[in-house]
Amino acid sequence: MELTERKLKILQAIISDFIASAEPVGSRTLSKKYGMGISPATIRNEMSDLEDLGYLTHPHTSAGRVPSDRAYRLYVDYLMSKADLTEEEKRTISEQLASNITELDGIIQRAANVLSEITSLTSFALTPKQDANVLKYVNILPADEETVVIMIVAESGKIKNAALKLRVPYTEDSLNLLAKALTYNYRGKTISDILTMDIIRSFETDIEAMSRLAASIMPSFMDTLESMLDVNLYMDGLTNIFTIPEYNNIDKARMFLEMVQKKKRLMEVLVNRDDGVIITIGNENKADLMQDCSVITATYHINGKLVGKLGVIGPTRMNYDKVTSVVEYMTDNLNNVFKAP
Amino acid sequence: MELTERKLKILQAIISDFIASAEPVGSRTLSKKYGMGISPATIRNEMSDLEDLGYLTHPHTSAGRVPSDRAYRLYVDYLMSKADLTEEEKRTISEQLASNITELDGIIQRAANVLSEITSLTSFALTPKQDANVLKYVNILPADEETVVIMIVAESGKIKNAALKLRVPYTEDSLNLLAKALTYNYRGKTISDILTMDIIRSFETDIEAMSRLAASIMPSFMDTLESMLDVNLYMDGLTNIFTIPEYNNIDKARMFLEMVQKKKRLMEVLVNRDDGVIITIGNENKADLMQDCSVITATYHINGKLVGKLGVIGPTRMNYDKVTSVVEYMTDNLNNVFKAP
DNA sequence: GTTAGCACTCTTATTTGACGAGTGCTAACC
DNA sequence: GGTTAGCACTCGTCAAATAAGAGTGCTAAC
Repeated sequence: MELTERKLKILQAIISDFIASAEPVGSRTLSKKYGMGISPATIRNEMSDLEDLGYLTHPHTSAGRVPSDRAYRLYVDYLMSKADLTEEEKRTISEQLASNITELDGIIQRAANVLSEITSLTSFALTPKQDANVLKYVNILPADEETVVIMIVAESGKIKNAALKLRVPYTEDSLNLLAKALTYNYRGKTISDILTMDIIRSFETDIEAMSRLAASIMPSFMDTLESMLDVNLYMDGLTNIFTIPEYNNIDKARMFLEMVQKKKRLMEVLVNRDDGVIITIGNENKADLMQDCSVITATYHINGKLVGKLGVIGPTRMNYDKVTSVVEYMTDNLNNVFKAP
Repeated sequence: MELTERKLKILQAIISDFIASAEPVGSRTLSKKYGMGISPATIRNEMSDLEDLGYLTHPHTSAGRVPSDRAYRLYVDYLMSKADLTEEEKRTISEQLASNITELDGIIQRAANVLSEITSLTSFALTPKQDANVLKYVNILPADEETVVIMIVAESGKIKNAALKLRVPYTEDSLNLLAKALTYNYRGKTISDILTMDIIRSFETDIEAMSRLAASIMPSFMDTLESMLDVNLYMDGLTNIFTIPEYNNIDKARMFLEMVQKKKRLMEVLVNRDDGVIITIGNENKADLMQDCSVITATYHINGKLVGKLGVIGPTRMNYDKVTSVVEYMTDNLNNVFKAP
């Protein structure tokens, strides 16, 4: 059986209607609403064919038809047209993302916020993976008699520090020396690379006199270094799922919320998605709990390099065209905000 | 009418039973379950009295009785006995709070996590208010040709830094001088105090030669200083609300979740509570949305000074004795973890 | 003061029937 | 051969009716 022009037209009408109404759509409504000069009976025959082809399903015998995941896939690949954002939406996005550029995390968090507001879905935004981040220099400063502060600066401008109580005696000079040595040794290397080196050992041999001081500082140094790689996940619009008919029973809502609260698990899923605008629909999602959801993600870049992600998660019945446009528009904006001068 | 011994006993039984079952309790169950050598009819009379006194209410004529907010108040003030924690609970708490002491926020976050696990309620934990925090020293370091890093260290050990792009030329010496001057001027003053001073002006006059450099650095310095006062609110166990019968309809659950998602508002409420273990029940809460909830908070101390809070929020029908014990035990533990050596 | 008995109230669960939406099939139509 | 009208049938939903159960409040007796 073939997917004729008319079948496609009917399928598109069903998908549009279902996305808007969340109700199974019947042959009569279809014929009336989308006056396509064709009787309900004919439409029924076509719908029956579409069901055989796997594009439609049937909640029960006497209900209208509902698009399958496969239908949504066809829709986003071929049928869907790009939705334009309203001027107001564009303005909101630019305004929220513009402001002081100093605080990366703040902007990403706001991005998640705006995204959930505009789409009425649950949104998320990941701060960039910093794998390629290169160490610039290390400072070690005395804070008080027994506390020192380790400060690591990366080429990207990212700065992390940690306070550390020392049990070994030290002088300001020795700290300085150690910091200089660390900087000399690791400047220009990526942080991931440094983490894989056997750093403590190499230090014990290199600077014999200070090995005890180094030994007590290195673990904390490594921790701090590692934390520079951390990716943060911001979410917003969690309670938006209550406005979605699919989730208006308590168990489903609960399942959804419990799923998105498992941030670690979610982060894994998101980090491993390809770059660019990616749409996964229902059973295309590998995670069990996401089989009823669709996820749309897009990537943004910082100085054309470090890559972060943002997107939404919602029911398979979502406004793919609108949401895709919004997500794209937002990443474009972020790319501009973070563009190297 | 007086609150006789017997009335109290009945009231206590009703409260205990209702806390455990969430069902209105009737005279017959009461007489059978809590064999108090007294017939249901007598109990009915007493219950009627208790209702007149405002301790019980009636969902409808032919339902059992339900404790009022007033009854809970009486219960927590006079009737309740302390519940002991199981050994396992104690162990879990110590383990979770012990580990490396370096990261304050991490410990507080874990505290919220453990608290929600043990109580099966929604928990929160506030990092300490840092009002009394005293500035220790300021460092200003060059990061690259046009970027400097401002680093502020407080007596408490808290460290904050900010990167700043400078448009004014500078040397390492001038930065050092400025940092020293700032340290000299403000060391020993509380951060809140410094924030209220007219700091830029005073600098322009004091160190004439560096006024332009100072002028471009001060705003960022102030911002960073201000961010040191920020209190963080961590929450956990949000989805626990779904296990509570009172919230098993979608609208109530939604209202609750929307309330606790308004972090700013919630933070205000929590910050303004008195120190020590505080229990507010139902209508004792000022916030509209909390009229159906009870909130239990306790304060913990760092080095016997800075004060943070943790606690739970749940239905008025909660296990006051158990939750109070847990909250107390946890703050005791935190106090120890953070005790000055 | 305490208790048994009983009528009454109210909620909840279950049943029933009516209704509407929608399908699938058949036969007629163009 | 594709299209359409007609009709029987299915299924879910809603509302009303019914029954059962829990619990109270009152009265009168102990």
